[in-house]
Amino acid sequence: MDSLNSNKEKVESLLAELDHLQKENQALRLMFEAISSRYNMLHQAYLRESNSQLPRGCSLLTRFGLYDEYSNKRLRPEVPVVRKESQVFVKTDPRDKSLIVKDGFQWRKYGQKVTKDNPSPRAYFRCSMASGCPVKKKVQRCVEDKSLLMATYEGRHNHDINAVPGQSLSSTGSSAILSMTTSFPHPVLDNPFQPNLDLTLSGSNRQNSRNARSVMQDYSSSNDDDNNNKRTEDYVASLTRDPNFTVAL
DNA sequence: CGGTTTTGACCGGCGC
DNA sequence: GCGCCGGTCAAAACCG
Repeated sequence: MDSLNSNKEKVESLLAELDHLQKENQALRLMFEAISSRYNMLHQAYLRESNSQLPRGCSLLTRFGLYDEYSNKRLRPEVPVVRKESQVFVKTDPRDKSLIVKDGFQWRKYGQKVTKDNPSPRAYFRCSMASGCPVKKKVQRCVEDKSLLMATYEGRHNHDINAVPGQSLSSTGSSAILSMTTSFPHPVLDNPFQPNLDLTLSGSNRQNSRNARSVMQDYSSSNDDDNNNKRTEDYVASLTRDPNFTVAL
């Protein structure tokens, strides 16, 4: 009789564990689906934005400075085929209508336009931290997800970053970074936040700012172009492996 | 009062 | 040549 009760307890214990694992599996599956879905959405948005920045009539190969696909001729050297741009996605409150992305620099807004492919207005900013700084940025809400601000940076700062204390990469309403992409050909080195990128996170994730910053500095310490894409992937992977890092997908 | 934002006008590139 | 579109200019308004 004792052995019967013992076996019954074991079975109940195993059933409880099975139930727990099933719930965990379900939660993980839902999380994976959500992440996968959001990744696809962002990837498509990125591709659209990238293609929209290309001169019409140019294939993707022309981004690498090779040939014009229609004339089949080598492009003139003075044609700036490769643009030094980087893109940053910032999570924000969709009700917040401002197009402000705090990144440690001072910006002066010089224009705003409603573009054809996105009902949300696009704001144009110039860096005002130093006279003659050529860096510009465009900020627009992501068409698929209005809670995302998409900032496109162009050019290099001709001055050091003297970030205002407390200002980090964030929007006005929220401070969680959703995703960061950088453009061909120097995904890390051309990032305008370098060398003092501060990925300060909100709330309990604040401790990751040190981690993220040190990882980025480690990854940006080399000029090896061939490894930059891998470094970016490893960087993102290192963040997602960290149990304290919350990716707001 | 000086710096910033707003917003309509303007400009240049591109397709038809 | 014309129209469309994205990017920029610049005057007026706004703000600390």
